[in-house]
Amino acid sequence: MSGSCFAERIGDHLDLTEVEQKALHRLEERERAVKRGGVLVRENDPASEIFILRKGLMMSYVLLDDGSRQILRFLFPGDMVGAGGLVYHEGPETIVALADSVVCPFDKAALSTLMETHPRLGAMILVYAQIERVALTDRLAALGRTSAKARVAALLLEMRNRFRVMDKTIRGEFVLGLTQEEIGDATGLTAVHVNRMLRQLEDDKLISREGGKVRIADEKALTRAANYVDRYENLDLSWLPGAR
Amino acid sequence: MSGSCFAERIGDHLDLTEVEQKALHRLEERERAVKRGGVLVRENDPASEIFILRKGLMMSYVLLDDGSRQILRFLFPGDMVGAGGLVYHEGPETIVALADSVVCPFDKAALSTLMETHPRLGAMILVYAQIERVALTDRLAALGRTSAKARVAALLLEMRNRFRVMDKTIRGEFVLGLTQEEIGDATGLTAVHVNRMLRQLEDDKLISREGGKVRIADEKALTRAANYVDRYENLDLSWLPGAR
DNA sequence: CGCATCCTTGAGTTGAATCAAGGGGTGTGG
DNA sequence: CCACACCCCTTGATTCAACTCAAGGATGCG
Repeated sequence: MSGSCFAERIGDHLDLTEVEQKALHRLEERERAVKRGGVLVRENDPASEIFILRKGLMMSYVLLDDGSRQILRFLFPGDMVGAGGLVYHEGPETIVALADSVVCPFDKAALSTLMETHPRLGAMILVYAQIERVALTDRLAALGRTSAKARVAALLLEMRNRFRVMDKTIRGEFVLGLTQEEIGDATGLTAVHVNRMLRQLEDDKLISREGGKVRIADEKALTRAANYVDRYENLDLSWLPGAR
Repeated sequence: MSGSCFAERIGDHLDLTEVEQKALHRLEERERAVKRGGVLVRENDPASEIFILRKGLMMSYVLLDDGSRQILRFLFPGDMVGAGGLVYHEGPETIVALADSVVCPFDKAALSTLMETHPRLGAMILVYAQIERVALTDRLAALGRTSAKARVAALLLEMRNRFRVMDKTIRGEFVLGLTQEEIGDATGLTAVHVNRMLRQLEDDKLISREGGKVRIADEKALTRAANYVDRYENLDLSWLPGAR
């Protein structure tokens, strides 16, 4: 087992030196368990820590005045969690566990030190921030300009792809692990309408469902319906500084 | 006149050393003019350069299959432009000038060097990436969960605040400089409906309009209607590494 | 077994889109 | 210097995608 989840993630793209590995390991010295449903950071609470998600599944969301919820992002092992809090005194979003999870907390100063001593790792953190930014713009375009069906289709594809990073054996079929209400809050729809869209996708033979499992039956057609691009692919990292 | 627009922006938060100023100046050695309507980067074209916007106003957007457009962001002097292209071979979004503009292009390697030699500046670039990320999540929540009126109100407030960073004299009244179609493409609405929402805001005495100028008549009420937070305020930068 | 949570489907409503028509300003070429 | 074209704004009428409300059904848990 590797010392660092984040190192493993970065390692997909880069050959890390031993010193770098050790530096990343230091970010994950401490561990904290979060039970399913547990809150890691609450919106508008002081945010002095950042986390690496080591195990489990989490999500971040904001609540609006009228009580409605917008899910911003689902978080997978190796993701940096709560980075929004990096630049503010209070966390801009709530982070909760969707499954029993383990996170590694570290404080802002540790990140600062890392960037000072390992510019290449600092650059990689910037890279991930950009990937997430672009993924967010994709979702923005989806909410602003695409149909309910397309948004649900895109969510299914994204979740499948992100699960697959951890478990290479996943192909068409996977456990989504979200309620239809959660899908709705992520896609800007109501739970009822999500249900209808799933049914439509099923009737159109793009997916099939049974017992909590979703199977992507016609990936080409689904991708076309979804307008989906995997932003974790085809990176250009040729410009990164050398290792230190 | 300062040597660097970006340095000026950062200087609002930080006392830059002379070496740092010089390093930032180097990013803006070259200049390129872009006429109103001119395209700086086209989606899916090779993206080897990044830019600092020095003068003018630009926007970034994506086009969907059905020809509809989602405006992702408006860009103001001092903003880093095209950073999405940093991590991909092709630009993920199109960038065009809304007014005659001047940008300073530099390549990815220059950013890499900057991060290596000036970790604090690298950290500031990460800070701005995070600010934009959080601002994007605000807009995501707006598109997913708020009414047309709230979205238009939020856009007006955001544009006013960002113009004000450059021109401190701006208070309630300012030139928006966007067509209603552009407002619609930014907020996920049609131009027709944007028009109706502007009229409503006017009828409700939250704003007034004449001759291309918008006046925010009741800022409190507009902010309440918009659910808007200025993400460029109240930063926590206490954790930044020391200058080099 | 009983309660809670989630899923499903139907019926009716509504916020925003679409379709349509006209008005005002501006730039340009005859 | 006028006339035409173009672009943008405005408003009304109609349509439609997604929401709300409502009622059951399935599943799982204490």
